[in-house]
Amino acid sequence: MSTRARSEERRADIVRAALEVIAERGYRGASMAAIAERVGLTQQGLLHYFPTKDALLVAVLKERDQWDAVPDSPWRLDLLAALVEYNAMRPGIVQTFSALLGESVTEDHPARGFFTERYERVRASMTGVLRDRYGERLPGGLTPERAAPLLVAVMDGLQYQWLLDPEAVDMPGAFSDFVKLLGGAAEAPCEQEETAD
Amino acid sequence: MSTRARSEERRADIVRAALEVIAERGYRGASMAAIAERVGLTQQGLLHYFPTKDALLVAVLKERDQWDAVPDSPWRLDLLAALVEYNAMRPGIVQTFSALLGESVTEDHPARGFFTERYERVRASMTGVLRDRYGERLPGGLTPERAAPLLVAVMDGLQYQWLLDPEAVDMPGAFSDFVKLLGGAAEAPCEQEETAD
DNA sequence: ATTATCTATAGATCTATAGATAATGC
DNA sequence: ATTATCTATAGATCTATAGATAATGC
Repeated sequence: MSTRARSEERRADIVRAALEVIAERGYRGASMAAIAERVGLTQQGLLHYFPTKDALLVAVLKERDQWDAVPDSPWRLDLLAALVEYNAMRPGIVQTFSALLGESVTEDHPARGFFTERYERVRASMTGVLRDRYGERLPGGLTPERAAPLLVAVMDGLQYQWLLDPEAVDMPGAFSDFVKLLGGAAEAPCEQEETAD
Repeated sequence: MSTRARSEERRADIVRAALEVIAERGYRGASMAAIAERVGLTQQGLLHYFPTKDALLVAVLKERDQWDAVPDSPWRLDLLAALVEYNAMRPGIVQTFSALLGESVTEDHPARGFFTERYERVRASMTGVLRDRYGERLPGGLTPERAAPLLVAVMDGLQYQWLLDPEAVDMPGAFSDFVKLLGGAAEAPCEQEETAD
């Protein structure tokens, strides 16, 4: 194998290790030494591949296919639900994402710009998904533009509840409840459904 | 003024300063020295009031009225919406909360237990609010138990989007959209609302 | 006496630089 | 030559302890 290829592999290993350590300790709490140790290097050996900690974070964030798992162009609502189910099987990556998102709202955090832009992009993408499916007005009455931030908020918010207590929260089930809600009432939509109040 | 009262005041000042610094840097990134400086003490002076960093975090978390702003027993849905509006006026406290929540999902984080318990409590509380309002079945078709985690997820998720880009996200508006969604479709619920697809 | 603070400092980390040494690939 | 690593180490921090000093309150 060429040195080039070997080097690329090493870098990929390091990024993987960084994802793990960030999941465990957050970015600020993740030391270069801990990441290095996980790939069997000294801290200085790691710096050969990523000359600063921020450079490593940039590489981690660029693996953003990780976050979204599927190319974000041709999404449909049912594929979104499938993504949430998939995420429920990989708590590690969800934890890395959630820890970074949480830190990113603090001042001068190196991932802040990344997340700000990502959310703008994701909201636009979700708006498109909803418009493709429902046109200019969802059955529940919202426009795609107004529903999109809610869709994103539900995904993120459920992740925190689920990470803190996986037994207590059925993340995919709850997400699918929400999608049904957007698509008009669940079972008995417009029958007389009187509830004692 | 008694020494006792003066001391209590000092402690309150320190907790306030800690809230600020945590908002700026997260808990792991918040140094005792930075918090001390903000109240005009040396780091060692601060340790006189809170002998360890964790002891200070405990005091911060105990100010939980801060997080919820209103006693959580007799909430109604419209008061929840008011709380979200109120939060939109105090980004600092929202940022402290969101930063701590994000960190708390990492391993061995000292706030993890606090948040796990808090969410259990808040979901139960929201379930009660929804049941009081709608009985066993919401207009959208969900039971209170299934709607509660969604309600909480929307609040938290919107906070992250809003903190990252306040201009781009109308947090109270989006939350109220969601509440309307739960309470049955917005304007034209069951008319024939055909959309070109 | 107790409370509030400070200086001094130990002992861990942490990031990053400097420079040596060995192996790899033209 | 370039690439991959290592040892040594500088220079910042960080939490926490020890112990001095001044002020406060019985």
